[in-house]
Amino acid sequence: MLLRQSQSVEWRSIFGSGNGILGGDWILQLRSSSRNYREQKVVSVTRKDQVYTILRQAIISSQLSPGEAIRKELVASQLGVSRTPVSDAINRLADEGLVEIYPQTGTFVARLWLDKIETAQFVRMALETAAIRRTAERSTPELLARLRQNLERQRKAADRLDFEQFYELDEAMHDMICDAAGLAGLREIASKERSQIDRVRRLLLHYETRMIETLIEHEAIITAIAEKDANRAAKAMETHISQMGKLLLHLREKRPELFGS
Amino acid sequence: MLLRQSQSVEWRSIFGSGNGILGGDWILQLRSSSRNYREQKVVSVTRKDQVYTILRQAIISSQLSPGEAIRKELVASQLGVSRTPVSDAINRLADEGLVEIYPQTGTFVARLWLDKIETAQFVRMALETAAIRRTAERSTPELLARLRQNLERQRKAADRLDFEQFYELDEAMHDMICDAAGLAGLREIASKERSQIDRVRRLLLHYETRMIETLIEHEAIITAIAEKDANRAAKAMETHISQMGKLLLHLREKRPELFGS
DNA sequence: CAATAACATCTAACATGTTACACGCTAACT
DNA sequence: AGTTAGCGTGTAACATGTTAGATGTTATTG
Repeated sequence: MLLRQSQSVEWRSIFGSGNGILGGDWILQLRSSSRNYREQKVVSVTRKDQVYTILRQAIISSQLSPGEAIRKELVASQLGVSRTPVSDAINRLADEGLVEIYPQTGTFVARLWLDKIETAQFVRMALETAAIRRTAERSTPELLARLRQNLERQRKAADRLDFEQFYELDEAMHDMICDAAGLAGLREIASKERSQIDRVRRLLLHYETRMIETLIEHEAIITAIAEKDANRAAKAMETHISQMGKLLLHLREKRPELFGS
Repeated sequence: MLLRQSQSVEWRSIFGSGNGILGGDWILQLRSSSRNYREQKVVSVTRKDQVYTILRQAIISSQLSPGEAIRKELVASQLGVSRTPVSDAINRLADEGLVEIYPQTGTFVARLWLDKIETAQFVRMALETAAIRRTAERSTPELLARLRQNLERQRKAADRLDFEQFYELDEAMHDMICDAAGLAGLREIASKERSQIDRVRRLLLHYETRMIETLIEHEAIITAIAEKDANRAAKAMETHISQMGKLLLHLREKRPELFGS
């Protein structure tokens, strides 16, 4: 791969190093044929959707680091598709705030901007506390059973210090609560607005030492839902979410290079 | 323009009738050159951005009706651009829920779905009540002056039954309150999540007979902000936003064809 | 005559070619 | 030495060609 001599390290893409972070022989599958598309609400999985999913995952999981260049052409060839679906996917990621596109210049994994994270945190707080109120009011035994099962698995994951697993269960729990509010598409909106936060949380995983505290907070949330106490549930959620802020400053000290100006 | 005999009226695009709703001689301007793009946070205005703005405006203002087909190629030729920026703009609108894309079939202005509107209403409520709490706490004389000036203009618009102007001032007021919360990018998020609601409100404009009531509600909101009373401000905003729900059912009776299944 | 298979047609999805322009570099000029 | 103008390069933006598939229609078959 040719690099201009003048390019700073920031410009170099790891897509160029070796066989690439996205792995080897990707052959993206197109959806199989089916009639009556418009009537059934089939979720069409096009190539751009698949590219989007792959890149989003790579960014949130920090396989691609903030500030790193994304070379569309390389991504395209690595995934075995043309530039078009890659561009489409990247446009969507730009809307979501996960990449920064500089016209005629380049595309970069978005750096972390404190002000944007603050906004995302605010939005998350507003949405999830509002959602849990509804959920608490309409909670069912089935929901509680699933929440408690999830909590139990969290406990086990915490016992064996399995950060990744714990993180996934945590996410799943928040999704459950969101879904249980009974509002179509709310989870998708919440999850989209949460992507900035998720990225930070992933980076924090290995500094994370408060799984026990988190477990207790989760327990309080579930108890409040069980008692159908909307106010207490909202309060518990608020307490839980606000913990993030403190950890964030910690990350900024440890890894300043991930942050924007 | 050639139409297949079998095409139902739903499929016919008004882009095909006469010189088109988007008007005559559009020549989309590209941004002029400027150095240091990445440092300054200049908002780049590309063609796809312009197409996006034009189409979004057309949809929200109901120049394009729900369910109507959007013919990319016609839009492209009417705007004097190629299909690419049009596709990009439409993808973005699809993310926003303003158009429905059926793969290999067609693109349509999104119909109104009660469940989606309900979700949008919920999100709007959550975000704007949370935002106004912050705004109330940090309100300044300058903000209050601008809000009161806006309110005064609302009063005048109401006097001369200028619905459009009233609507615009209303929107501007909500934007101001959102901005005053002091969170980067919050207005953009709120405005995006509000687009479904805005569309409904536009359609309701001509059935709207509650400008006086709206004015009173706005007054209550501003008063609460002036007193820096976060709880009362949030309550006033909640009351204000919840009025929408009732009007919505009214619209569904009057114009059922705009709604999805 | 109903069910179904083959076909025609139209459009989004995808591929690829081309252009404009942002940025780094360098050289000229003050 | 600091500033600016011009050039080279690489990328996103844009244009356009091609393909696949969803749907309506028609033909075919029982």
